Amino acid sequence: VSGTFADRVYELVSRVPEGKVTTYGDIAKAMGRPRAARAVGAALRANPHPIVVPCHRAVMADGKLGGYGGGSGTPKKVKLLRGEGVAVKDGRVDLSKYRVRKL
DNA sequence: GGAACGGCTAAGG
DNA sequence: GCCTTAGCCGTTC
Repeated sequence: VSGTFADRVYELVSRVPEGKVTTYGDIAKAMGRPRAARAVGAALRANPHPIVVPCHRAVMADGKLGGYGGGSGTPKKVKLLRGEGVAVKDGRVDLSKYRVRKL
């Protein structure tokens, strides 16, 4: 309701249930832009609300956390996910177990 | 208005 | 399992 694509991303990501994660491609797909996974990343990268928008719940299509604040923040992402109940393994999570099936 | 960048994805080696 | 190449999209300078 905002207007920009990024805003929509924040909305969906903030809607992700706790203890679960989603992929960039899924978010993009959920908004009608399955090819805009990158755009989603670009949006989250500019994430003006790092707390309202649990960008740490956004992982790669393979379950890899991807990045987070540049790289040094990635470990923090793992910590956050673990704190929510998501078992992160080597910077990766079991999408088949934590990936949100539907937003 | 145009160019460059980025937290991607899929496929191949 | 990891790295490379090619394609797509939106934001930002």
